[in-house]
Amino acid sequence: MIQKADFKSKGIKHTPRRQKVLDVLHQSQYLLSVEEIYHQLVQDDPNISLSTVYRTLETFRQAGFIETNQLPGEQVLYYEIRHDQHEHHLICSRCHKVIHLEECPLDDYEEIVAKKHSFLIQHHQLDLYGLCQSCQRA
Amino acid sequence: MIQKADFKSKGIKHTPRRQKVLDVLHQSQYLLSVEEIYHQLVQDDPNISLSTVYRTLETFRQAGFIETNQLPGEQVLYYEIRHDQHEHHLICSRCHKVIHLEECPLDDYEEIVAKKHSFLIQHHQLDLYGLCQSCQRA
DNA sequence: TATTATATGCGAATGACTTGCATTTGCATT
DNA sequence: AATGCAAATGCAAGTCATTCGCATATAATA
Repeated sequence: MIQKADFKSKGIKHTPRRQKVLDVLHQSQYLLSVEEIYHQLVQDDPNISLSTVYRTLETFRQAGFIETNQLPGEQVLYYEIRHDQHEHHLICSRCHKVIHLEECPLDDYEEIVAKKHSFLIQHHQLDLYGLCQSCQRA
Repeated sequence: MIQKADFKSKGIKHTPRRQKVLDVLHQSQYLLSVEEIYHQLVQDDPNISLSTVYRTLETFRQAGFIETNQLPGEQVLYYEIRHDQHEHHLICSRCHKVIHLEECPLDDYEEIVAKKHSFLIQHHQLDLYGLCQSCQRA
C-alpha cells in the first residue's frame, strides 16, 4: 500500500487529487484506462482536469508506483498498481480483471533461446488472456 | 511466400503498390513500422500515399497475411509477415530484428493457471526482448 | 474494350496524449 | 500561523499516429 511517506521519499508533492488517483487504483482489481480513472474521479471532483490525470499517472509511473499495460488490439494504455519487479498477468479480455501470477515458467526457456540465437536477453513479456468466471457466464 | 493467387482467394485486388508493400515485408527480417515501410516505398514510387500504406496493411491484416506487434513503451505498431497461428518472438530492442520461436513452453503452465483461477484461456502473448549479436557490439 | 467495384491520393478529421501558460497550492522555512 | 517558492493544476491549444471523405484512377470481370 503506497503511503503519504512514499510521496515524500520520491520528492513528489502529496495532493488531494493525487491521493484520489491512487485510491482509485488501489481499490481496483481491474486494469483501468485513463478515461475510466477520470470518469471515477469526476464524480466527486467535477473540476479535475483530464490532463491532471495524465500527468499524475506519468508521475506515479516514474516513481515506480504504477505500471502500464497495452491490451492487444487496443491503442489506449491501462494502468495498475505495480506489484513486483517481474510479474505476469492473467487478464479477462472482456472486463479487464487482472490476476497477478507470481510463478514464471520461463527461466530455462530463456536461457536456451538466448544461447541458440546469441541474444543478450533483457526482459520478457508474458500475459495470458481469457474470460474470468463471471464473463464466461455473460 | 504470399502469391498473387492468395490475393484472389481473399477477394483482394492485386495492385503494384500492394505487391511492393508485401515485398518490403517479405524481404525484411525486422519488425517494421508504417513510417519505415513508407520510407522504403517512396524511394521507387514518390507518389505513393501514406494512407495507402495504412490501408494496405489493414487489408493484409484482415486477410491474415501479416500481423501487428506493439513494442513496450512505444505507441506505434510494427508489422511482419504472419508465420503461424501461434508464435513467439525474440526481438532486438535496438534494431527490431526478429527471431521466430517455434517452441512454446506454456502448455502446462496455462492449464494450471486456468484451473486455479477459473479462467477460460483464449490466448497468450510471449515475447522476449534483448540485444542481437550486432547490437551487443555497438 | 466497356463496366464496375475497388484502390488511391490528397487533405481534413480523429482520438489519445502532451504542453504552454497563467493561476493555485503544498510544504519548508521563517 | 504567515511567507515564499517550486511544483501542481485547469484550460486551451498542440502533437502525432492513424483514419476517413471524396474525387479520380485502375484492376478484374464480362
